[in-house]
Amino acid sequence: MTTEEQILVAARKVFIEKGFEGARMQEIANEAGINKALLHYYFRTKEKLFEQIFTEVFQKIKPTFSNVLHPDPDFQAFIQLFITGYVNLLDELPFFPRFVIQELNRDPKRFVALIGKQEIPIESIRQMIQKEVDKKTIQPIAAEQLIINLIGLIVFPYLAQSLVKGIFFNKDEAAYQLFLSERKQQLADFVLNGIGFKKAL
Amino acid sequence: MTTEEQILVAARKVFIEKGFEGARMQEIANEAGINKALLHYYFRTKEKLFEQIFTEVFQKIKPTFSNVLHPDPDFQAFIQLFITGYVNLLDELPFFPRFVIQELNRDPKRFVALIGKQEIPIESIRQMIQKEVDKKTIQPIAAEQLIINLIGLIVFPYLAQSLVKGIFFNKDEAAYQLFLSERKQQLADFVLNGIGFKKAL
DNA sequence: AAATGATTTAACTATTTAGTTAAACTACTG
DNA sequence: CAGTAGTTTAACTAAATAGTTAAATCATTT
Repeated sequence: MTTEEQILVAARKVFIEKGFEGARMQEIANEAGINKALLHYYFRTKEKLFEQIFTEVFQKIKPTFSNVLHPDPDFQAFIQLFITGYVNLLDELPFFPRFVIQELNRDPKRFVALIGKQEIPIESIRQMIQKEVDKKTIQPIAAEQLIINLIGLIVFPYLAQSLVKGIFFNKDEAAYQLFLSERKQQLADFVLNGIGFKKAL
Repeated sequence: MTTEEQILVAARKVFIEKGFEGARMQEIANEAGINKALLHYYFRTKEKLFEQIFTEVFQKIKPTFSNVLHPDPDFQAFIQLFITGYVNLLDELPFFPRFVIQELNRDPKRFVALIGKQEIPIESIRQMIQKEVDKKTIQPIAAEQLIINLIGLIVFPYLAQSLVKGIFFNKDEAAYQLFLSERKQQLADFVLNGIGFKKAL
């Protein structure tokens, strides 16, 4: 691993744990096993380093997102793929939701401006839902509500990770992981039932 | 409103917006319409002031929480009351979820230790669920999964408030509020359907 | 009017932290 | 061997910020 990569890994870890404000350049340097001078030699400022982490993380999640939000003529498949796609991403980047909420909070305008560009194909999702409603395979629901339901259900255990782990599972990591994998299997059914999905005859 | 109250209101606002690290004593003083010297005259340190806000907020939500988590022989009523109770609380303290996640993130151990004392009556909730499963009025689900589903669904739109508002509703506050109130009406049905709830015959 | 507590002003200290600099050192490369 | 990029060391600057202090002012009460 090159020094630059070491720095990026370390920075990602620290920025995610502490947020931009709470992160210390010294701590990032320590975490990367180098000194502060070298850290500034590679990334001139904290801002620049953060910027890089930020765009890197979003580059990484972008394909999953557009993939997962892509309407599917098979509604059941859409829900299932949305959930598995998103959950698999979080297996790899479990810190992602926390990172988003933290940065969203710190500077909402900047964040929304940045993310707002990744358009959500809300209109085609609405049409997909409408088709199902017409076929009477689901009950009517606003596309926004459905998306928020999905994301909330998927993302919340990661946001509240330490709380869930601490309160429900007495800090037992294995038990928490089991909880997550059970969730992965149950969520699609929960959501499909939630909107009264019945396969067309 | 006394000066002390003005300070507390201001501090709450700033701490919630910026987190402990991001909050500035000067900003709190400005927000309260006083100067920094007087701020320190009332609350000696930033820590002490924060501590006060923190415990105040949790005193406020405590009764709702124990109320809402209290199992009910009528399962449907339990779900409905959980949701309405929690949502009504959030009407008043919409910042609460953000505050929790932020502080949880900053110092997980301290936070879990503090909150962990408010025991969740997980065993009696499990029994309540089991009774329904035996009656075949719902499908089996782990108590933890149900609680996380509920809280995730309720809380997420508040956590991602600016994102939801910005992306879905083009920053239109009224549209966002409408979205929230629609949610309030739909959530219980969504959850009850989600676990296949059917009234006993 | 005198006293007292609340508040302001403004200057100050101490500490933390981002960022800089220069000199020395290491390891590889031509 | 000389040069070069990467790295360390250590001391430094500049800025931000929590917290202090003393003197002056204002408002209320006795």
